[in-house]
Amino acid sequence: MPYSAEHKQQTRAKIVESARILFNRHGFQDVTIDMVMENAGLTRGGFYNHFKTKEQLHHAAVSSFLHGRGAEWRKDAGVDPGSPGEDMVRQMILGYLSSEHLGDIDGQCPMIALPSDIARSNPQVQTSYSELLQAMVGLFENGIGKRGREARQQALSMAALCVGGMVIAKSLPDSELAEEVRDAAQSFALSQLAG
Amino acid sequence: MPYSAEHKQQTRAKIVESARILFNRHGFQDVTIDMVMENAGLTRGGFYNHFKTKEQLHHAAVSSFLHGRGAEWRKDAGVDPGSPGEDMVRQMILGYLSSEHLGDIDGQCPMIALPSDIARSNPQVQTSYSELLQAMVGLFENGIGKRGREARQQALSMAALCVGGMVIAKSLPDSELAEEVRDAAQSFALSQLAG
DNA sequence: TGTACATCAGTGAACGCGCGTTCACTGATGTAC
DNA sequence: TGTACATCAGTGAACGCGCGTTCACTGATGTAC
Repeated sequence: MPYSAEHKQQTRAKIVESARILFNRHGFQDVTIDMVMENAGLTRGGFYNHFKTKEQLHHAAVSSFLHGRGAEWRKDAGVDPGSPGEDMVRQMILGYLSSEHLGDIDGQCPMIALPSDIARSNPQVQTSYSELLQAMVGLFENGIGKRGREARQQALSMAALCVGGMVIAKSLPDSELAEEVRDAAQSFALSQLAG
Repeated sequence: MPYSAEHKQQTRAKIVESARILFNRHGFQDVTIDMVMENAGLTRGGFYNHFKTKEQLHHAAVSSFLHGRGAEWRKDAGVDPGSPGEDMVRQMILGYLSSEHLGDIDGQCPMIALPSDIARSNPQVQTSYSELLQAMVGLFENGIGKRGREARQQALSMAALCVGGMVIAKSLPDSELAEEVRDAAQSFALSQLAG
């Protein structure tokens, strides 16, 4: 048993993280296997020891965000799912719709960085997207000072506001307008909490 | 002067419309010049009599929506910019966040169909996106029963809600959840008007 | 403890296909006479 | 009114490059003795 199983897993993780970042930067299609492997400190051919296809890597990369970079992100933003309440929701909105998150291409949430790539991808990738969204909605739903159907609706709308504000801001060539959209969405979302 | 100038322009328009639809269906990168030309009833080579590059076609396609398919869409939805007021905003929200719009791949707003394609495209394409957004925000801003800074903020947030709700819904593999998101965003947006 | 061996992660050259773009041409059209 | 001509929109074959994937190989590592 040459090379420990752990060694292989670590290499795989390096490839996935390299891919996640590059996909965020350039989109799924513009990133080549070469780029991913070189960025991970490896060479082209080895890729297929870890993945069957490029699509499978897409899945792994999106999927890795929730418990990887995303968890880190939540920690930095001061989002603690253990203590439900409006403060957590406030932290989430402040962080997600922040200027920093907008500028942090490499660390950005895939829902913002890769919306149409994912919409046109296979069901596996979309399932990862789905999990990401549901995690976000779940946090909102628990933290909002309401229960039942109303809380659910507001939580889903907050998610739409967060993702929408950022997706729009990312596509605007005029950074002043982009900031205006982001800021408006943020203020509006926060204003819905105070009540 | 063989062929009237009008003839050439009509051909060009056919190419652009063919491209707009195909981009909506498959995304910018997965659509080939061959597909566009064949779909327009022409052959590959002629493309370069009308456009310098594929990117230029992308610009033309996105740009065409606002006064083309988009104008038609607004008419169908009963949105009349001539008569400002909350009714117009209501129509806009009802139409944009409708189940029909979500299912109408070919006629969909590019802000929903091509978010990351546009975010990674050139400034020309992004400018078209910007105009589209500003048209939408303008309608909201005028129609909302408020003025000044507050109206502006709400209008931008409504746009984020509309685009976000639809972008998310499009990427979900579970159409039940997709409809739930779309519906929640719609109800929420509408509930902000009644006041 | 040291050595031969088997395994398989990693290498890098090569393959094959697809697509954006170019180019020499063709033939439909409007104009000049 | 009819005919020769010039223009240029449209054709389709060909080019060239890039990238996903395959494949024969190499060499680092853990194990058996």
